[in-house]
Amino acid sequence: MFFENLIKDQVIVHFKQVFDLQLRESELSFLPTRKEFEGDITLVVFGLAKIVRKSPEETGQLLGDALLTNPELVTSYNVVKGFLNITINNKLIINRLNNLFIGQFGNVSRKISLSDTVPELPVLIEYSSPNTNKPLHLGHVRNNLLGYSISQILKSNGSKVVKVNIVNDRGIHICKSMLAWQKFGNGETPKSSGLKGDHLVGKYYVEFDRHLREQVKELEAKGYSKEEATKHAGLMVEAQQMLLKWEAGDPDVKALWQKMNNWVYDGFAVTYKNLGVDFDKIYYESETYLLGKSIVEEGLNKGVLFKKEDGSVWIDLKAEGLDEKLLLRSDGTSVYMTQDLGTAVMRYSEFKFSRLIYIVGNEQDYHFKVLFQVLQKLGYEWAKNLYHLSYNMVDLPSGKMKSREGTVVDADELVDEMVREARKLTMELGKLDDFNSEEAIKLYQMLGMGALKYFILKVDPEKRMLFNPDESIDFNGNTGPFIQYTHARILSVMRKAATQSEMAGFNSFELNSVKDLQPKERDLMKLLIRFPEVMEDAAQKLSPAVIAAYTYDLVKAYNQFYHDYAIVDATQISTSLFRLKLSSECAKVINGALLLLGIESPERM
RNA sequence: GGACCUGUAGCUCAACUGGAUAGAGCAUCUGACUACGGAUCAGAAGGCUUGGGGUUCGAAUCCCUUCAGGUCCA
Repeated sequence: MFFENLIKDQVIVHFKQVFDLQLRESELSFLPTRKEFEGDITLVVFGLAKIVRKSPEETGQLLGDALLTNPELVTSYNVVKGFLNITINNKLIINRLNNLFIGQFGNVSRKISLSDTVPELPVLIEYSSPNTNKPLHLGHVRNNLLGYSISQILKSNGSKVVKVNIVNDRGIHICKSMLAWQKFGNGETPKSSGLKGDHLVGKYYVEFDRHLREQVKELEAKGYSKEEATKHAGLMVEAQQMLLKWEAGDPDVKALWQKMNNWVYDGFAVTYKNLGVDFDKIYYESETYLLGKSIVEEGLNKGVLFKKEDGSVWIDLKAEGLDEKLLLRSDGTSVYMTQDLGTAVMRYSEFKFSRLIYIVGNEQDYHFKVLFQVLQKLGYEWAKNLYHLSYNMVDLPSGKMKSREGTVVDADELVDEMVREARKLTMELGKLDDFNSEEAIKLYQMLGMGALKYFILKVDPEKRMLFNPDESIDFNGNTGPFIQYTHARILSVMRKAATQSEMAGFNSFELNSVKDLQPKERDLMKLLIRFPEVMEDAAQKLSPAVIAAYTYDLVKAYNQFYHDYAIVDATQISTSLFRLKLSSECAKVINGALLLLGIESPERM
């Protein structure tokens, strides 16, 4: 909180003078002052009152009076119940803002791209993690946006970030789409069908299921139970055989697998580009799935793991409040947990990361709890640096945009819909003359994506959320486009001002010359000052939502300020330099904040 | 059956991790435009924070319990 440290020291000093008692920092609790009250920062004095055995009001008064002996820091105070509201000297706020002007703000965007100069150990962020048998869906969208935004936030706070993706490119589900394509595909390719590669493969995954259901139905008619029928259906048997061939390295199967996976990767590349996300390193499960067995072996030797009669390997986590967990099947094949153990160990030896953050849905909460426990028990002390960032599902208002299957919302369709919607709305508002120019198309892209990203990121990841495309793309309210609009308007004001001759001296202008601050100016400045702390806060909590909330507050404060003060014409400009300066810094901060969310800000719209 | 997550205005979300009268937006209603980007601004209305108990100066937040939704484990 702004000036918390300065105030803290003073409170401790004065507390000793007044009450002759030594206070520890941890005994002080500060809040930003609520806007209904006068002041900048509030000290909660209930606890202190208890220590000195006086009423909260009296304690507050005594401390407040003592602080007033330091007028360079504190100009006034008031006490309400047990709350001591302190008003900071304007000069300090102005100084702080001036420092930020020349320091941090101008570099917000540049700082983000300069992470490679940081010497520390890297933070690994694993996100996206798709399967190669179907296209990305709405769930992946939340995952990707969270992963990318958190990477940006950590980078801007000076961490070296390595974005990694692990692609699930092997297993029975992959064989299913391969088999279906072989049987029913007639050699169809992305080129011949005009389908995006991942969608083409996804189509055959669905196709497999359809044919399988038919076969199962036939077998059920012959008296098989559903389970048995599924097990013995011809297609299922063939898929199993294909998997065995794949694992044995059969050249034909491998070639087909290569070909179809490449189609999918081409498709994913397009989706990732649209979402604006990228990776520093991509892992493939086909290359990592055998890792981990030796780690299990090691665990057995150490006596951390145990073997059941059938030969399967388990860990007992009952003492930790969990259950027994399977780590290796009786036939010696690995399960997900086995390979995740292997991948984690491999990554540590590769990167010596200071943290590894997994961005994975909350249906795997249990899985990660176990994974971390197992690594801990195996004696890897870096296991404490692993973190599972869990997020909940995204729902849609019923009906809309659902595919034929009724449940899956395709990421590409969603992106298209958002961009179309942005175009439609912009046209209705009639702001652009040329709706099809390259610039306009780029703008629709930015607005549609801005709407989508902001709407998803502003919600606490833990919470199940409802994504409403119409609401998200509103140009008013707490939405991406509204923030983008405000930013563009500031730039427009600046451009206009730049054409005026009085602009000379703007760049060297300092706020010190301004004596009195209007309330709205002060509000805005306080918000601007907070930005670095908000970034830190967001990095600590790994929460883009913190950035979103702050940005919206800032935009609102700016709009109120703008409405009253932002008069920029030739006659008034000499008195408006201060306001222009504030506007300009606002634009920088908003732009910086949007970058942290992975959102682009159009220069005009 | 056991474990975990969620429940806040009609709707979508906040609430700085225990602080003041629980805040925004959308929707609804009332007001404000001849120059500035009105894609705006000002205001009203809307709440027993699922229900019940506890902890204390103080609870949406912590503990117990009830109900509802969701997920995981075999």
